Amino acid sequence: MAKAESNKQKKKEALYNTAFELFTTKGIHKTTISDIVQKAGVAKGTFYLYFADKYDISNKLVAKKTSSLFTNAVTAVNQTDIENFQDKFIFIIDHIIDELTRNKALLTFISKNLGWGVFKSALENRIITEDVKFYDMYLNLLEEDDYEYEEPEIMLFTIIELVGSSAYSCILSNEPVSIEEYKPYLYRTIRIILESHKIP
Amino acid sequence: MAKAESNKQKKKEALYNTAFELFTTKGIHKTTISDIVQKAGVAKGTFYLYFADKYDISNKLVAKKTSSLFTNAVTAVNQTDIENFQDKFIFIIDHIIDELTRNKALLTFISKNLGWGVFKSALENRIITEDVKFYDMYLNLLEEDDYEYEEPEIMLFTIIELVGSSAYSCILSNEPVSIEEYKPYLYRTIRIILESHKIP
Amino acid sequence: MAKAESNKQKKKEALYNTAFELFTTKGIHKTTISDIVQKAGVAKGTFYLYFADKYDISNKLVAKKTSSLFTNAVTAVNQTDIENFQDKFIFIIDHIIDELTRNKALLTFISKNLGWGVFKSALENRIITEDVKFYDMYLNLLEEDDYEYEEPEIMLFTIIELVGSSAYSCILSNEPVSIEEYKPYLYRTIRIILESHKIP
Amino acid sequence: MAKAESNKQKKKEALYNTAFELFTTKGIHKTTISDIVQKAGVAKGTFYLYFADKYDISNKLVAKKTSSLFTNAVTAVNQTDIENFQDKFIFIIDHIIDELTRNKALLTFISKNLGWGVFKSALENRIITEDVKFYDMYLNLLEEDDYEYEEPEIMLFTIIELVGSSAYSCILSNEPVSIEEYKPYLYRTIRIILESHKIP
DNA sequence: TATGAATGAGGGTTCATTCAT
DNA sequence: CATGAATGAACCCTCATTCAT
Repeated sequence: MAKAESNKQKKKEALYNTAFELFTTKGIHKTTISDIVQKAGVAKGTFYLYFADKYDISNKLVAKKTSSLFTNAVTAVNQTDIENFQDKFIFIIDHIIDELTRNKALLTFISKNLGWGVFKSALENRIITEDVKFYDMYLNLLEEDDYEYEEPEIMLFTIIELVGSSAYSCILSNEPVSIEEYKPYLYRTIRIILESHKIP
Repeated sequence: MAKAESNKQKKKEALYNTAFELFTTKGIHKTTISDIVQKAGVAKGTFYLYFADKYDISNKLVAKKTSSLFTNAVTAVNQTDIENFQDKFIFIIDHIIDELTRNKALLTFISKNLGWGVFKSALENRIITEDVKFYDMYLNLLEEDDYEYEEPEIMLFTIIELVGSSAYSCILSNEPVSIEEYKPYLYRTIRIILESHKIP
Repeated sequence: MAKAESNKQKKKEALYNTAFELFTTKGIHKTTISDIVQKAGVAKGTFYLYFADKYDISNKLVAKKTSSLFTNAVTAVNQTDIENFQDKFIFIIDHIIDELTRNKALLTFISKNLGWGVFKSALENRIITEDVKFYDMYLNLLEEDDYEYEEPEIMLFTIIELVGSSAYSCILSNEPVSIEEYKPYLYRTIRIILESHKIP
Repeated sequence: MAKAESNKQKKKEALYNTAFELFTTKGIHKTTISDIVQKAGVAKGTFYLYFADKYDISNKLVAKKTSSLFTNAVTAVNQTDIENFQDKFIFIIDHIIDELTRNKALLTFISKNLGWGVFKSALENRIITEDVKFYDMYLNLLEEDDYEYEEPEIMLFTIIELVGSSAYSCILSNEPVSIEEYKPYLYRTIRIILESHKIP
């Protein structure tokens, strides 16, 4: 029956939300399953109906959150009339950085997971039910551009690692400068990296 | 008495070594204090004579290991007759990457701690008893160069974050390519970042 | 409606069969009700429609299995033309031992329950719907014999305990010898016990 | 230091005694580790200092108790001036039965473990620090006798299984008769079993 | 009848920390 | 200084049982 099914989803969602909140405030290791279920208002056993353990729900959360981060950015860029490849690319990066700046808990949580590993799996698997394949989209954008680029994967890797790592520091600790102050340098660096991969 | 003192140091050193070995093999959270003291051959109580808890010894280990990583690189570059700033800079990066490639456990351990936070404290405090101040040295090198650079701190930050993050992925998982394959691209990118900060 | 009734019986039978299989493979204490219902393909609640708990179904299974063990043996002896009391008695014992040898899981399950307690209740109640009363049959056989025996109950008790206990060890662990090797000694011992109870 | 050592043994002994008491009153499965440590007056962790789990302490208890059961019987027979093999044998059986009759909890606990498995290991290993090897002693007694016996191991096995199994029923449930009533029949049966193994 | 999601008490186990020796 | 037995709070996880559908 639909009622039971929706109730089921409601509990699962409550567990997701509570776990995310606790993981981002207390940290994963200091968060206990008892904490989660108590705050979510369900019984302990219910947790184990849906998740194997604390790390299971954590991994699923990272996947969910990262997926929507990228999906939102792509959706946004498609609603603009930006034509140029480099501009689109910078727009997506900027969109993600802004979302992480507004949502520091999210940044802390997926933190350095926003590295190549997660990105790679995001571009190969359709996370959850999202249907955007980022890497495909990235390659399409490249092809549409007037220029050719050598080693597109290495180029993307270099930029993703640079952005992920530096944004973490600037957003969370304003070190060495705030993210707003850093952005001009970051985007300039990204552009010259892109340029350096152009095949003349 | 010197003998007692050395015996004391021996136990402390045994704890450091064992903790490092266990942290890098089992991970910090799965390593217990019982594990450490048992493998180190000292009593449980002895651990608490030297360290407050597991995280205390872990932090001290990160500082120790990171410090010698940089010290070794600087010592090595000073034994060469490289004159040029950019070449010295690349040499230091290369030296650190090679050491981390040989010692993957060390890389895993200090892993993403090799970000700006640790680096910053390394350039402001003399870690342990090491007397090289990296940032001072970096500024000196810059001044000796024929060119002037805008925002030296942001420039350094950008490069350190890029190197730390990408080396982690290439060395530990060969993704997207091995570190040896990646080096040419990495060093080319570093050079253009340096160039882009040059004041004409 | 007959169909509903048979469906009901089918579920109950599925629970019996699955429980027996799990009890004999994993042991009673490591078998959970979840295990049983899952493997039987019925819902958790359904279990409680037919049985009070795990021990209820276990007891009913022991009774069922023991009952058919004896019933089969008696049916078999009646199909032979053995006339003599002692020979009939040995035949029944032998038949039971052979069935337990072929079906070690059954032996493990009813194991030492095949002692006087279960036997006694088997001879006083008609287990389930079986209509053979073993003790009555035993007494009838005795009366038909040419000799009289003192204390028939103690005699039967002694033999049942000896057989149950020694067969368990020989069949399941071949200790101190296999059941086939032990049989000659066992049957010789049974015969002299019978002889020793004869009233001259 | 001796003080700490004796304190250690005191806690271990308290755990043994409490566990035995609870196992024999509530049964093993209904006894929890919490029950044991609470009644023994030690902390939960202390239990795990000495035993792996509930079944570990249970097995060690069975071994301890069974060992002293046999040791006591042998000690007692050696203090008599009984010469004859069969009489010594019956005396030992009788001594054990009497001890189990006085200590029904012990009988329940080691219950059907008093079968060949335990007995066999008792005759091959010196349980704990007891130095009587029952099987050796049994063989010695046999040799001292005026007669020779075929298959001494099977003979012993037959008797041990018969005694263990029937005594359990008679002592604990007086079924089919009390142990005192049963003894004459039991000992008569034992004697004819012994006789039947004599080589003429 | 039949279901199976939800429950939550309570089990086993771990381990950082203490302190008498 | 060094020890390591003892502690016990706190954790994870199980699973028999219920009850709304």
